[in-house]
Amino acid sequence: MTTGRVAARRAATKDAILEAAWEIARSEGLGGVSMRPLAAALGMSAPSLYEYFAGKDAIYDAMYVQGNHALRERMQAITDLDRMSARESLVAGARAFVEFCNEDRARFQLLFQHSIPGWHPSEQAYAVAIENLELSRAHLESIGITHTRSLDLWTALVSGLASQQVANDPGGDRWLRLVEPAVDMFLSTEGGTK
Amino acid sequence: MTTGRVAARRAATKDAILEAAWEIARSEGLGGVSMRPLAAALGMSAPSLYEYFAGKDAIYDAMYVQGNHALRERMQAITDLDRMSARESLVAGARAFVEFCNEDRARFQLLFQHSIPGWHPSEQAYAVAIENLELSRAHLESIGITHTRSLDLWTALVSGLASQQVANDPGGDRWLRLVEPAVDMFLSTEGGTK
DNA sequence: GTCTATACTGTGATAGAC
DNA sequence: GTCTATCACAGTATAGAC
Repeated sequence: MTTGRVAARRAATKDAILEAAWEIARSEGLGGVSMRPLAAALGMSAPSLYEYFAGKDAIYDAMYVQGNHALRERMQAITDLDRMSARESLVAGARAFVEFCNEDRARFQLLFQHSIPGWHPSEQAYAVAIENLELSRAHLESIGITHTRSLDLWTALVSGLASQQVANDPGGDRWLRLVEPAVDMFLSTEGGTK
Repeated sequence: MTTGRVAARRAATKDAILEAAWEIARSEGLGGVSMRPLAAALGMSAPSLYEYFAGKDAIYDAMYVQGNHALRERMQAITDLDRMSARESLVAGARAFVEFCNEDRARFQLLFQHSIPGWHPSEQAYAVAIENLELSRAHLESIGITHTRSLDLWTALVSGLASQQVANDPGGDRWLRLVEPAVDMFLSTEGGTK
């Protein structure tokens, strides 16, 4: 990697494009990102965007990676997990996840609902999402929950809370408040110890 | 309502359009429904579609209503609910729902993920969905679960199972098999009786 | 009433001049 | 690298034949 002045400038422009794309996605909807207005927001012409991204799908792909990186940072920020009880760490993790989803509907749709017709994350982009999933698997393992069935039930429960929250009370806390009861319910049958 | 021969023919054509639209949605994806190929599949020209539907959104709207009607019929078909225990009826209801979602990804996306950019169900169409929700609320009420919190937790749990199943193991049973454990988990803290 | 023909606008993407 | 011009396709509107 040379990372000279040219490459740095190029990376800065790519970041600016993605930032503008997020802004449009939040105000117009995820599917409302179109190349010409996106370019106009940056004072450039639409074809110039293709100098930085191979196409619209590549832009979604980069946004997908950014979103997953943001999620990882958020989840890692609450990792005083070692000093917490199993229940406390599950509550903290689930709450952080639901809050993350609830902050930005467009981001939630891109990351978890694959809401763009015909678009799928590339293999490398998807790998970042898998890493995140692996982190939460490791978290559950650390508190003694290792069975695939238990992990699947946990992901269903947490993703269900998040999707209901985002879809039916965006920005509110109607399902966010259910994180604690949900964790207690989950632990009551998983027999969580520690 | 006259419902003469003309009106009947008209209704039959509308049904044919919707059927063709479902077929395209299942093979090309929900967002892959476009007017010209849709018309071609029926041996007509694209503008002719506008004789039957105000536009593409109106077609999605009618599909949304059809999907919700299908869901209602499915859920009502298993309503020997009175003769079941609370646990049995919850298992039957949740299993029927997850199976329904798992049968047709395009239908699931249309009904529950609002996956079409810029499209929202009309008020009348949404009312049909609300009726379905009301049916399951009544079901839970009949077995003594009345609190909003409990209902919200139930919808999160069941919709989470369905979305994980559809997204990560479409057509399979990885999360479908978790319906029974999920119901037991739910009842263990709701203290379901009867 | 229902169709075909045509055209307008917006989309993602490309070619080639500078 | 960035532009203008352009293409193929989308949804949609209108005109008018039958």
